[in-house]
Amino acid sequence: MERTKRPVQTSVKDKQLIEKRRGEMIRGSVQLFKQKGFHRTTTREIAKAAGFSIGTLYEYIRTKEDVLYLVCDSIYDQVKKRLEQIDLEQGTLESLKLGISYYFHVIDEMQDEVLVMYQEAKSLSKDALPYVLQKEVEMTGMFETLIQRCVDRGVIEMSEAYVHLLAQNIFVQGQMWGFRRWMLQKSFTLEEYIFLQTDLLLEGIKGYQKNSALN
Amino acid sequence: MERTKRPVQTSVKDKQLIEKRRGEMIRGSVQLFKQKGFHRTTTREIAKAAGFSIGTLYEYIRTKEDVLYLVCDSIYDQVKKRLEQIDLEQGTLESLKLGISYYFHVIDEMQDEVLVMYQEAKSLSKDALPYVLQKEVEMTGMFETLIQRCVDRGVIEMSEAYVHLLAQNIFVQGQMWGFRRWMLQKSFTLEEYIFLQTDLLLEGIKGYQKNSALN
Amino acid sequence: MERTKRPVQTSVKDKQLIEKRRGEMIRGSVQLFKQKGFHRTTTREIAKAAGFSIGTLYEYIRTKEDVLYLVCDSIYDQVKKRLEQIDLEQGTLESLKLGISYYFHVIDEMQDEVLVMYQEAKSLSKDALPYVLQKEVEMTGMFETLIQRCVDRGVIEMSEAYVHLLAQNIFVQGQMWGFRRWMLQKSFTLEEYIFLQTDLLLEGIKGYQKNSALN
Amino acid sequence: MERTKRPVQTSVKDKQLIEKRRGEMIRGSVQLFKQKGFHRTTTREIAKAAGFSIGTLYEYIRTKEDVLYLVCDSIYDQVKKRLEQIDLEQGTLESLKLGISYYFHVIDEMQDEVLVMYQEAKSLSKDALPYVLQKEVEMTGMFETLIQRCVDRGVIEMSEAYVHLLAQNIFVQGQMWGFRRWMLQKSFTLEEYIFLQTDLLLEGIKGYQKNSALN
DNA sequence: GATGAATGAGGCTTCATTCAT
DNA sequence: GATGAATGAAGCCTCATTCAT
Repeated sequence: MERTKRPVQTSVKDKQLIEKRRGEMIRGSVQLFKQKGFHRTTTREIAKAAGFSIGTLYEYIRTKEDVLYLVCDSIYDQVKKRLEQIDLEQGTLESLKLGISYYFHVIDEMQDEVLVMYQEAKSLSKDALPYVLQKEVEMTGMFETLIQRCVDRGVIEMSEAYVHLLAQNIFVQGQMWGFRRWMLQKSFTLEEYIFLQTDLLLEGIKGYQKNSALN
Repeated sequence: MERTKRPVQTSVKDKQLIEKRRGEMIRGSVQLFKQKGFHRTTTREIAKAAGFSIGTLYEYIRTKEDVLYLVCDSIYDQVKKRLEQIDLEQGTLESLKLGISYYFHVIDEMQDEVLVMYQEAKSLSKDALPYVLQKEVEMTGMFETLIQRCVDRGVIEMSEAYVHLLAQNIFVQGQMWGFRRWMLQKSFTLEEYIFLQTDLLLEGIKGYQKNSALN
Repeated sequence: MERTKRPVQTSVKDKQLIEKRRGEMIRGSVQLFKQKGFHRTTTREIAKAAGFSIGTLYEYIRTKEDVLYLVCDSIYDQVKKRLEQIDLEQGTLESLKLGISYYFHVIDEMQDEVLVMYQEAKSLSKDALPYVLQKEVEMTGMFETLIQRCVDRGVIEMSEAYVHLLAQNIFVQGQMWGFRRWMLQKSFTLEEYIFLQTDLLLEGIKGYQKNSALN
Repeated sequence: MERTKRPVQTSVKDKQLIEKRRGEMIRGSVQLFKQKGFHRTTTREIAKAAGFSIGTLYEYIRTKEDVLYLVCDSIYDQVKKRLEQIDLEQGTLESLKLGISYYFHVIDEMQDEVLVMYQEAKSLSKDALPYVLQKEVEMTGMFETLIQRCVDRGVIEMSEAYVHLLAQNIFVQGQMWGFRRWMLQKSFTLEEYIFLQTDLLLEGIKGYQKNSALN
């Protein structure tokens, strides 16, 4: 599952060094991409922000696009790693609520990164895109599991299609907080947003459940 | 309200000609932006796709970014114009459902355009961005009105904050259909998607309403 | 026969202008290549020597290698055009001598160009090389005809293989005068060189002829 | 005579090691230069082909051009060493024929090396070029001796100028076999080529000799 | 002596924009 | 109004060379 890494060519051999340098590179790039977007950022700026020369930059990547891939991949990884803290298996409404709340907090904390990822990922080549989309599938899969366990334990009753769609809705509503901040964050605090969205989500679930109980 | 047009400088005087040429330009550009994105599309390609020379292109715009603005603006206008078909004022659940359904259909038909708009609008300069964001505000405003009328007529009971959030949710779920098509359109037909989302939305509303009725 | 031109992409449409600009380009490039070789010459230098900007240069070619191809092709053409002055059909020893002498004079006059051609042609891509080699085939073909006519008219008697080889020898001895000038031109004047080489060549022919007459 | 070596700076002291490493370097480089030419070959590739690191490469040379010099020098040496097998002093037509034949065989066996040498030597700096040209002088000198001895012994009669030119012709006809292989080796086997060229050469000589005998 | 990571000058090419016709 | 040739700043990337380990 975690095997999905697209290799990025290096001429440096020391694995640890690669990890370190790429970390520096990614950190710098996120800041730049946030400010000016991928296309308006030059490789020279990336190198400078990373703290090394243009030559060194190219020891660790092959093309500028590799940087974008590395950045997106890294952000996905960070988000995913944090989401792995969620206890997906408990199968209670409480754990579902907690999971959603935790996810929204993560998005809030990583707002800049998430924004970059969603605005720039589409610039990835046909070659690299599948790798990051795969990560999205995995993440929405987590929400599906989270909900499905509630179904499994009889806490809620819901068809697979609804579970799938709900997971997507949760996922997108998280992102929404990040990329529509200019609109949402004027109206709501994070906690308000979480409270309201969770409420709507769960009422939707409960309503659905009641209806189907009638049949 | 409709006054929100940012003027784009021209050296041509004939208003009708301007309209015609810009139409050709926008049509061609949408295709190109869809395929390669704004940054990877050259002004030469735009001119060619529009059917005139690079020199002529620059008679109708001042910078490449003007094209992007014109494209985004035009798409927003088309979407908005179509949404204006919706009867916002009726204030029945049925009209709310119809409105949502109609919106989702519009998005589905204009998928490519919507995609372009959302992927490229962020490349607009600080100068032009407000003009298109304003359009978004207006559109979500329409959904707010649509819901609010139901509240006004007593069909549903809901605080302003919820109305605001619901409007945003509807708006984003529409877009979702377009920009997450690679995931959603594998699992659902448009009608299924509309049915399920509407159901969840309205159950959320009803659940909410019931709860607050208890207070 | 003369159809063997590899097209070089242009974004300029005016055929005459292309011809003119490419002429300027080639003239400047020959000077540069002569001095520093193709690889050590920069595109900026080429543009400057041609008398226009780097941008303009790239309106008339697609890659730096195109310049090399154009240069080689042009030189071959010039040499060939001059060789076409030779009366190939007469079939007398005198005309053979005249032809050789004329060829050596052409080489002498175009020494720099010929040098460039022979030193740099090998840098042409697999794509372009055949086009210039074809020209060589055509040129040696001319010498073959020149000799063959003498055979046809009974002036000399010689098998095809010898005719072929002789043509090659003449061709290479011409080039020799250009690319071994550091050695030859210290020992001989052009006229001396022509006289001696022609003498050796014809004696070889006569000797050959006599021998075979004995059989 | 053999003193003509241009020193190439080293930071390594051990003479034997230098010899060994340079051997590895030259062997690898010939392959690379043959395939891609000197300019398109990188120092990294050279180091890799030689079997050591880029750092080590630079312990044995000072600049990339040193490699080219070393390669050319080495090839010339090999060719010359083999030519030294020829008995120059015998002064018979038979020995002349044998010498020519032997030389052509050497060229044939070392085709790749010879090609590299002739195509890349021109990239040597003004500094290094004389050293390799000197080698050429020495080699043509060998052919001069070979012929001159025949003159000395009265086997043939010929002025110095002719001897000089003949030597050059032989030398160039050898090279011709290598660098015009695309044309010659389609028409002739090596033995045919040797036979025909020798024949033409000797008939030229005999013809010349007869003529002058008449005077 | 050997290694290979780091450097940055400099090369090739693109492309938004202008302007003479 | 339309055209398209001209411009050159600026971008991406390579690679010979150095130097700390």
